[in-house]
Amino acid sequence: MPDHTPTPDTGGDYNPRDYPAVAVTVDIVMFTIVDAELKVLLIQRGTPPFLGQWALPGGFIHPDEDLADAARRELAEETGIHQDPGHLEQFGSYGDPDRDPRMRVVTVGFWAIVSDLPTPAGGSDARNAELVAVSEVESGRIRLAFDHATILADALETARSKLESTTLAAAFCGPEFTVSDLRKVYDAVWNTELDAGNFQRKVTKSKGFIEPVEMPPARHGDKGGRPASLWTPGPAETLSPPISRPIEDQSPPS
Amino acid sequence: MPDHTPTPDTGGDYNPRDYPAVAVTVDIVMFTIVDAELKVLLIQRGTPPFLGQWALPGGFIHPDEDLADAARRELAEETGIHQDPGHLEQFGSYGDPDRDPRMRVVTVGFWAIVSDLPTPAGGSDARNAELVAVSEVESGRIRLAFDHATILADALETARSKLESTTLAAAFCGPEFTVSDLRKVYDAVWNTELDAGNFQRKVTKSKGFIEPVEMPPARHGDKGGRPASLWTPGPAETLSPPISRPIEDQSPPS
DNA sequence: CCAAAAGTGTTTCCTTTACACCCATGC
DNA sequence: GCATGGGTGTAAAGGAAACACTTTTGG
Repeated sequence: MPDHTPTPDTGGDYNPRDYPAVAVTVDIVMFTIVDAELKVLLIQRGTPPFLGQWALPGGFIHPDEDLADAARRELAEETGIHQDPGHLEQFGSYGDPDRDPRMRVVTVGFWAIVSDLPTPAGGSDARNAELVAVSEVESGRIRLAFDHATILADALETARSKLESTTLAAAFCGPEFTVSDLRKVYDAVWNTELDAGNFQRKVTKSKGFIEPVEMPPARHGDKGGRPASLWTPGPAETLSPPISRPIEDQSPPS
Repeated sequence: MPDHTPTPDTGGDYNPRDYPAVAVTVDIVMFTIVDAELKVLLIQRGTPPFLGQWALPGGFIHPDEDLADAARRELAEETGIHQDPGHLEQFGSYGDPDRDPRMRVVTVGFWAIVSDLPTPAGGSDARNAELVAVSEVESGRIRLAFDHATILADALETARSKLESTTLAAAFCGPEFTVSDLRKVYDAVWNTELDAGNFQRKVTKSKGFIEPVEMPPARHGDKGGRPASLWTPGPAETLSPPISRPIEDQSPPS
């Protein structure tokens, strides 16, 4: 593409001075669910600017790696999570000239889903990586560095929307889960309380979403109740018909 | 973000050698509709590699402009279209290390909608910019340079999906249009033949999508028929409920 | 026994779909 | 008149929402 610009063409060879100095980074918005609450992985900055403030994990792309590979690598390097995410996908790029006060940085935002965080990532060698409730950021109680609040908001909307039309909700669960577990994923991401009965039908009738596990219905709840049967993710990636989130209550409180 | 990497922190100052040499470009997928057919604006390359082949318009971002500004500028510079697009939005970034044989280029893909192309962009000072039927590219009859076929395919899927849930279809029409015009937009983008009656109701009952023009119902068709009333785009940006595209016929021909 | 969670049935309502039908124009 | 496209009516089918009800466990 360089020769799309009005600058004279050099015939295939390019001098670095022909194009402006830009750095490209990836930033990762990694979601997981703990205790039926949606969490995002943040790190605490150890250097200025925004020293001490929360930020998304991320970093430079390397010369020979694709964007998604860079995201996977940075996620592992910065948070000590070496488990492969159940899902990793880009959702947008951010290139405001002033978004980083030090230099021109264009960043590509990725969002990821991880289930069953092995080490709860509370510190240890994971340098200050922590799972923070998304509500803490959405409510403004936690401020993020750079334009990371915008990036997180976009990732959230992407994730909420994707749960409607794809089977990605299952990526929040382990390899085996109950329909209740899956419903709690939707409730956590959407801030809803879906009807248990209707959800059961929708999800079990949707072909390829989840498949039954042939097993004695083991899992018991905490406080009694009929034991639920177990399911695993099915082969489908998209949901038709979709599971649509309830329209948000947009009437002002009386 | 630079100090997210394991490299030692330099305290706020950055040497260009600290990060790999990358160029950032934007590529634009500009859609319009001519004679009820979906077209995309392509340029013919005048330099190697891919000399003479079709490609998407695009180019380097400038030091002080946002990504969307760069897309607008490149669209104007490369195609002579100085009209503001009715819509311009990014849909993905592409950073495969080998996507440009000359150097590392990360490109941000934008898609745009333009209505009523003033000069049909057939040549003149617009250097070899042409409107090409999307079907020519989808069918493989036209090959695109670099990974532009992938980029175009992603833009197409984005556009097709956005027509379901947003009011963007109106951006393909002029300031005044008939319901039929709007339906032909959907038919062109989706390769469908929507039921005229049902479409009429859906679209006129959807609040904020289109609004009636108080005017003598002027527009006549070519071959007679009751004259249609005119409408303008309404204030809404999203459609609820959405206009869902029919499920694609996925049965093999007998 | 009761509480609690899993799962099914049922009723009501609304949307979608197909298609018949009328309306208003050019020829 | 006839053809053509604009717009409305209508009936059948399907899905969603609310909620009663049964099942199976823990205590």
